Amino acid sequence: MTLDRSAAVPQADHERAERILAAARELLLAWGYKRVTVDEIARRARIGKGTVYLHWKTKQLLFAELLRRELHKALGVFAAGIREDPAAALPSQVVRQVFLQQTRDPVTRAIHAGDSEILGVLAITPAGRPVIQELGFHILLARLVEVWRAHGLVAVTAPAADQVYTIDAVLTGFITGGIAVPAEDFRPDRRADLLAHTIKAALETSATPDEAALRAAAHDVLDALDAAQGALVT
Amino acid sequence: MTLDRSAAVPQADHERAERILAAARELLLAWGYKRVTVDEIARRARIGKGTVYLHWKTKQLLFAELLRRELHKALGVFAAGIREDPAAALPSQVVRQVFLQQTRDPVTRAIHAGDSEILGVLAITPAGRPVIQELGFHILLARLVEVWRAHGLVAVTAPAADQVYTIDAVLTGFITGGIAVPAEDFRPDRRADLLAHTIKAALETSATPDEAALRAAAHDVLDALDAAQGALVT
DNA sequence: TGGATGACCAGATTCGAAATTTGGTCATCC
DNA sequence: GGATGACCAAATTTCGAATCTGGTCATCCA
Repeated sequence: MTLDRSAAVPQADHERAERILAAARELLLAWGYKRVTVDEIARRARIGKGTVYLHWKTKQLLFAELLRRELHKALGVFAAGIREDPAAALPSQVVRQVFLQQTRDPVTRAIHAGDSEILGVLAITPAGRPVIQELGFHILLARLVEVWRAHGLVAVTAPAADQVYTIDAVLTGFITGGIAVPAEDFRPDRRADLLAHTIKAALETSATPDEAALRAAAHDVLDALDAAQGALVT
Repeated sequence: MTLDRSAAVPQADHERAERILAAARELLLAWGYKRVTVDEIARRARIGKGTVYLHWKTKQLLFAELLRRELHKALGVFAAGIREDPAAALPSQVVRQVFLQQTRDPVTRAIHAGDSEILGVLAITPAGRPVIQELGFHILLARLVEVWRAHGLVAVTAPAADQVYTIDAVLTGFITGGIAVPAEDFRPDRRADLLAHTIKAALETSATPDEAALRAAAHDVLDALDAAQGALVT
């Protein structure tokens, strides 16, 4: 059964890579990038250390793929939500979901916050920029604003660049949590509501979009998410 | 002339304290709290090191007063702006001024951002909270929201606590600068405009306040600023 | 015979004790 | 009697030795 074998080997390879990534993810959250050793990853994946290097050239590249996958997965979740309900494609709702996603998942939160306690050297790219930029978040955001404008969901009176910057700053502020006010007093979904309200008030057009327009917009938003996901595969 | 003397000595004391604080401020910005030595402060103020300890019990207390004074001064600037034009008492305008103030002045920015690179151990109080809380910023903010609501400048449909949190988060986001989008592309006053617009849209009532209401509100805002300043004197 | 492995190596990191620095005091001086 | 700087203990820095770890590759099976 040569066919079985030649098919089985990549299959085994793939499953092994998954095990390695899972072990890496666990250890990343428990110890942070710096303290995680390749040896320990291999031990958890129950393989030899050298085997890790059959999959990735370096420790950094292994974790880079891990981060890309996490973001890829998160984008998939957003897309699913929009497919279920086109209203989730509205700016305020998208931002709301991004916020909640980051509240739930420590890895994506670390990515967006550039948390060097967890990400270590990964927090900043060789070019000296936050990882989140490297992963194309700002490109996606710019594209989304474009789509929203095209479909009349956000006002076109202000420059698109301003709106992109505003969304980014406001989102960052809510994720960081304010500084002067203790943020623990507010549950995540209450904070998410305040964030959504702020984005809606600052950017969205006052007119309620009709069903058809919403569907069309959702379609383009899904395209943008797809494109962003595509840019994340190795 | 015993009168002259007894008046002259505290006068000299006061002037000397100012020299010490000025030297400390310079060094703080140049080197950061940790690297600044009391010896160097004394040298710059052209006095003996022991003399510094005639004014403050410890290095920390010296810098604590410096920070209080900087914030005190900043509040004075805000108040002056409002006295000149009551419209400066509107939420969006106050926040705008706070943002610009922090863009201009590295010390108050460090305070608000909790920049431990500059503030060292001062960034976090013994109780483990950001300095900005210790300095009563959140109390002032809460009071301002109260005033604005009382004068119908912000909607009373939402809870005041939510509004306080929103202002804090948005302001923090703009001061931090977004993460995904390179912030250098925007000049400070453009960012200030975007911030003001966001606050206005998210919180202010749509109706333009009449002159009289604005004056009355400005009066109470000035009172709140005064109270905050009062809380900052030793 | 080719994929898996872990002993191995060089460079990075950590450790720790000695050396230096610095916040704070106080005997001395003007 | 207010100002000072030598002085001290505690904190910090230094730097070489010891340890650790990313990455390699000769060896070993299946």
